[in-house]
Amino acid sequence: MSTRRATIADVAREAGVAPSTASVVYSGKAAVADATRARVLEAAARLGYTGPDPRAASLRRGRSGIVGVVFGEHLGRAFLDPVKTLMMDGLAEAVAPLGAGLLLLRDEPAAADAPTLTTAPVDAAVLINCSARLRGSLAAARARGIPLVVVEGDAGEGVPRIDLDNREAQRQAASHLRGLGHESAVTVTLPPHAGWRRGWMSDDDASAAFNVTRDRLAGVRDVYPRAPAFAAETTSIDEGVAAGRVLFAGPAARPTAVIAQSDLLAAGVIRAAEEAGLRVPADVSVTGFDGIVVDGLAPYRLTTLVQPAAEKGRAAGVIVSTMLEGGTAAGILFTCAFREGNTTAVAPRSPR
Amino acid sequence: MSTRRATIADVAREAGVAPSTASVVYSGKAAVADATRARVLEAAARLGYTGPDPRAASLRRGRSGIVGVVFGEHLGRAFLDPVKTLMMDGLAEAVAPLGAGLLLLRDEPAAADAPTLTTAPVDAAVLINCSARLRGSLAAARARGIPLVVVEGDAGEGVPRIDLDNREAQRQAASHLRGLGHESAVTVTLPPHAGWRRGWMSDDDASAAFNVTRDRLAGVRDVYPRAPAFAAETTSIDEGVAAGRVLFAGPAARPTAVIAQSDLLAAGVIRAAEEAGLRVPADVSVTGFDGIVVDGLAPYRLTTLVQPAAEKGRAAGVIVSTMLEGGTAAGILFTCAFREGNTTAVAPRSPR
DNA sequence: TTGTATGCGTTATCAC
DNA sequence: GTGATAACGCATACAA
Repeated sequence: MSTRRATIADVAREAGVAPSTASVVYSGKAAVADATRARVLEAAARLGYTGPDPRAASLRRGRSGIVGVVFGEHLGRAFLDPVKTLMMDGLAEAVAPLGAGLLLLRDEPAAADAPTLTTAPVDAAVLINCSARLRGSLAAARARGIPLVVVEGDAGEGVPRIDLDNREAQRQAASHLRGLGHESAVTVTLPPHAGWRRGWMSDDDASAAFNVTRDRLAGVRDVYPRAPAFAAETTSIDEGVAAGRVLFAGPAARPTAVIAQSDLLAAGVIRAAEEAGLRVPADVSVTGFDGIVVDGLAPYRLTTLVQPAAEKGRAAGVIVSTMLEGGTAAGILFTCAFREGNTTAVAPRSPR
Repeated sequence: MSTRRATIADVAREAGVAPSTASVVYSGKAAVADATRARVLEAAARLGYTGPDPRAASLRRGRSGIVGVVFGEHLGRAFLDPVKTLMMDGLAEAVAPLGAGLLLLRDEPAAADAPTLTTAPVDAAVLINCSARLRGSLAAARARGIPLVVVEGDAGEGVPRIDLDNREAQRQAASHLRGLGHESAVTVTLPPHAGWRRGWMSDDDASAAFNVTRDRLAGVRDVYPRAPAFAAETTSIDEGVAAGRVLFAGPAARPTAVIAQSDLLAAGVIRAAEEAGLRVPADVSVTGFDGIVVDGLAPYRLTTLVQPAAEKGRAAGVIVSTMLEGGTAAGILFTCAFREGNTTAVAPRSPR
């Protein structure tokens, strides 16, 4: 082994061709005679050259082939949410033809020297659920001309958004319950803001909440203006159980209808209801949100709003691709589909 | 806006300092007079310069600050497994001080031009559950001097491995059951290989299996040499339910002890048992593997083997860090801890 | 503490 | 089809 790693220039010299020719052998950007190609490849093998250095290539090309994904929460937590996972799937798929991989970034770097939107070699970035915290690096990224897309959040003017008709969709679920004769309902929501501790939400909390939480709550209140809102700490079955236990604690005021802001929460509420000796949907109706497959919930099929999670990711990928090619792209508003399952039914005759 | 983005050279000129000085202002690698710093920063602001270009910096430094994570399976699926999620957590934490982000890579590029170990600007890579498929790019990565670590898999000589004492650990669970008087047991395993369809495993399947599947099965058979093995398609509660339904189908030969290779599968088996009218642990004992919190399984606490999932990720991160600093690192063998819950009990008197 | 001079390894451009 | 050349934008060794 030589003292220094072989470069494409070494290979070209060894093969007796110009560097540009050797480069083309690897990039395929132009036609090369078979004999020439063979000579180059042989020389490379002799020198132990394994292809162009991605770092140098990306400097020269002005592209790294990397799309940053910025999460507004702990990575481990984000991946526990099937909706996010599905989105990542769609996103990965959409940016693949672009030759891009996904770089995981947080909006609040743990370590001082952790990579950020501005220090990582990303061609574009997708912001998920991100908070106001990163407005600074956002501005820098935009000044630098890095295409940005935000999924369910607000990154300010000029950043395309992928959104959901949360309010309207949630209103459908509420209307469905109303149509079944439920005169009141309780809603179990996603956290209103970072660091929230499980509990009942005040009106102040409600107005300051994350977009998603706030909009879905508004949808409920369009139908049930006085619906109490219990906010969970995160989206999980266990959180749903915890919330459900509170709702079903006093036999006095047990709700007959519970509107959960996620399928996981709904699944937990159902379990808590069973625990309290209530039958679903005979005694209490429960709706979810997301339309994911809840592992282990069978034989229940949730009445829920099916959101196009993978589509959202795919759309984000398509938008950054378009922008990278110099096009401009508007945001997209996705629509949820109401799906009736077997967790909602006509309200019991005598309100409990 | 000028026709061309400002570079650090432009900033230096505008500020009336040398490029190296401007560079130092951003890197902090040397002391700079406050007045000088201020001049540089002002000039930068005037020119709309937002900091060094990461691509150029990484070429010059020879480091990109990116660690590749290569999965042997569909990304969406990988993240559905809490163990993987925890590992990613630990890994992210361990590479953060290194100033590195995680780049998600697949071992079987979907698109022809999807990024790979060899085309992505990674400083190092962690391979998770990867298959033989990528031996080619592995060789290239090693030739190029990219530090590699493999978690629960085999990447050939010279690649440090993070492993688990799967066989010994699983043997403990089996011994525990044997000690409780269970004379036979059935095991529900992880898939023996990619693309496996749910079903009973033959001895041929068993020997050709993934390391993890094979070793845990061996642990069971150390205690119950004739234990039948039913292999799931993936690790999830629903798969566990499906497997459990098969096990508990014929009232004739119902097992009194089921050894599942993951907590999720165990949770499903328990649910299937309840469905079949069996009580856990009175009628049937069930053990899991992983020691994760199974969302929604309460009030059961699984008897299981607790594996240090986050530790494994952290160790992988530490090893690549060490190797990046020129050190050499050996692999690590982690140990699982047996934890008794309330899903195992003395075998019922009359075998069913 | 600041400045000077190089080169990191490629690839785009254009002429041949 | 192939070759010569010039950037890409920066960080570092070393001198001042």
